[in-house]
Amino acid sequence: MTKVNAHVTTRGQAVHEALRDLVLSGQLAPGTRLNEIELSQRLGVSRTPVRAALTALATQDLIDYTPNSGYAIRTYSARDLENVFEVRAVLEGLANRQAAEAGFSPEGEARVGDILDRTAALVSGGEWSAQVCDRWIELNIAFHQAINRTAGNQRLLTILERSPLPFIYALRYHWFTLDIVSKAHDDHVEMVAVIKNRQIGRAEAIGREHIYRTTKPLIDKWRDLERLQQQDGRQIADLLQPLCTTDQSSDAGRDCLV
Amino acid sequence: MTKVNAHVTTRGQAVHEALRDLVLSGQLAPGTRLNEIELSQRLGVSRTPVRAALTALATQDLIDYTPNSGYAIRTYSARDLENVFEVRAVLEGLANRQAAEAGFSPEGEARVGDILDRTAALVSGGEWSAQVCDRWIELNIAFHQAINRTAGNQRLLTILERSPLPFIYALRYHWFTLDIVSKAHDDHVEMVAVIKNRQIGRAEAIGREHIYRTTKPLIDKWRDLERLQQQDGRQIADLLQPLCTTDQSSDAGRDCLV
DNA sequence: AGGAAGTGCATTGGATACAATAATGGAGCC
DNA sequence: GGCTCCATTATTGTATCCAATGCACTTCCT
Repeated sequence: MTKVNAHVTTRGQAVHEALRDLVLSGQLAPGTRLNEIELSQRLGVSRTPVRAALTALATQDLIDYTPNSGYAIRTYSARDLENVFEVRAVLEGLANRQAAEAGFSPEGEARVGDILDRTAALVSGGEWSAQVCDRWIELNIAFHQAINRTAGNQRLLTILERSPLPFIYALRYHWFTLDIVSKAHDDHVEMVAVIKNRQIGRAEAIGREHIYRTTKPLIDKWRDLERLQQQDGRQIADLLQPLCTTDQSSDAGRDCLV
Repeated sequence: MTKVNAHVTTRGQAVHEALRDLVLSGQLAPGTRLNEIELSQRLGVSRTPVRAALTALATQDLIDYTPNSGYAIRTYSARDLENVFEVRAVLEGLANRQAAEAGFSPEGEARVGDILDRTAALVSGGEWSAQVCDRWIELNIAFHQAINRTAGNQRLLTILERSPLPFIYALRYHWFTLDIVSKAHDDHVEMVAVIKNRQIGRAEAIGREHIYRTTKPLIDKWRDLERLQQQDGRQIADLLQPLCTTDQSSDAGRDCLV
C-alpha cells in the first residue's frame, strides 16, 4: 500500500517489519509455529535475516521462543491481556501527566487540534463501516503519538510504541463500535483541555482511565471466548476465525521484499 | 562465582547473558564499539551467536545499533536517566498497588519478612564497605522481586526485570551510601506494612516515591558529570574511570563459555 | 496389547565463506 | 598547503553448509 520501507537498509530490518506486521495483523492463529525455512522462502531471503528478525520479535515478547524448538505465535490469556493494559494504563497516565507538565508546543497544539477535528467529523458522521473504523484507528494512533511526544520522555515513547496492542487488531471491527469510539473521542477532547490547562493530576487520571475504559470491552470479549473454549473444547483459533472475515486482500501479495 | 547458567541451552543465550552482564557492569565506556569478531574470539564462539545476542540487546535498548556500522555501548544523558526512572517509578507504583490488592501469600510474607530482617541487620551494623554494599544490592533486588511477584502481573514483571538500571552499576559504591540505604530500608518496611494493611492508594504512592527518592542522587551525580564534561571538554568515559576502581578481578577469566 | 527403546526425519543452532557497505589512508590535483 | 577523489582495508550483512537436538514413528520385547 504505502512505501514505508524507505528507511530500511538491511534485509534483516525489512524482514523484521514484515513479520511484525504479519504477527500484529492477527492473520496467524495463536500457537502457530513460525518455520524459518518456510518464512525465508516466502520472503525471498535466506534464513539468516529471518532468524535475526525472529530473535528481535521474541525479545519484544511478540512471539514465543523455545530453545531447540523454534518460534510460535504467542497465545494470550484474558489475564495476559488485562496485565498488558494495566501496564499501558499507568504509562499513558505518565505520558499525559508529563504532557501537562510540559505543555503543548504551538505546532503540537495545532496538530492535536487538527486530529481532534478530523475525528469529530468522522464520529459525528453517524455511519460506521470497516473503512471508517480503519480511518479512526489511524487518527487514534496519531492522537496518542502526539500526546506522548508532547510528554518529551523518549524512554516512555519507545516503550509505548514497542508494545502495540498485539494481534488483537484482528478483532478491531468487533471491538470498536461507534459507541465506544464516541466515548473515546470525548476522552480525547477532555485530555487535550486538561493538558492545556496544565491540570497535572487530572491529566494522569484521565489518561489511565481512558485506557481502562477503552480496553475493558476487549478483555470481556476475550474472556467470553475463553469460556466458550472450555465449554466446547474448541481452540480459540477456531472461535476466532468467524470474526476474522475482514479484507485480508490488501495484505496479500507482499511475498517478496524487493 | 555462582552456577547460574544451568537453564541456558544454546550458545546464543549464553552469549546474551555474558554480554548483558558485561554491558551492565559498566566496564565498557559509553560509545565503545562492539566488534563482532573480537567478541566472538573473546567468548570462544563464532559470530553467529554473538550477532543473535547483539540483536537481542539492541532490541532491549541496552546497546545502540546503526545499520552497516555496528553496535556500541549506549550513551545516557542525565535526561535519559531521568526518563528511565520516571517510567520505572510508575511501574513500581503499579506493582505495589497490585501487591496490596492481591495481598501476600503466607510464603511470600515469610520471605519478605526474612529479607527485611537481613537488611535491617546489615544496615544497623553501622559499617559500610564494598562487600556490604554488594550484599545490600542483592537483598534489595530480592526484595523488589518478591513485591513484584506478589503483584501477580506477569507482563509487569517482565518489563521490570528487562529494564535493569543500566551500566550505572559501576557507580554503585558512590551512589549508595549508608544514609541512602537506610532510608531505602525504611521505605521497604513501610511498603510491606502498607501492603499487609491493603492500603492500595498509599502502596502505589510509596512505591513511586521510593524510586524517585532513591534515584535522585544518581541523576544529580550524573548531571554533575555532564557539567564537568562540558567545562573540561573531557569525555564522560574519562571522568568515569576514577570511579570504576572496584574489583573487576571477579569478572575476569570468563573468556570462554564452555 | 501396551510400553519402552531405537531409528529416521524435520528443524533449529552454529560455523564459515562470500558479498556489500563504510571507514581510512594516501596520492594527485587545484 | 589544503582539499578532493580513489583505492584499500576493516567490518558488517547474507547465504550456505554442517552439526545437534528434538520429535514422531516404528519395532521389538515383555
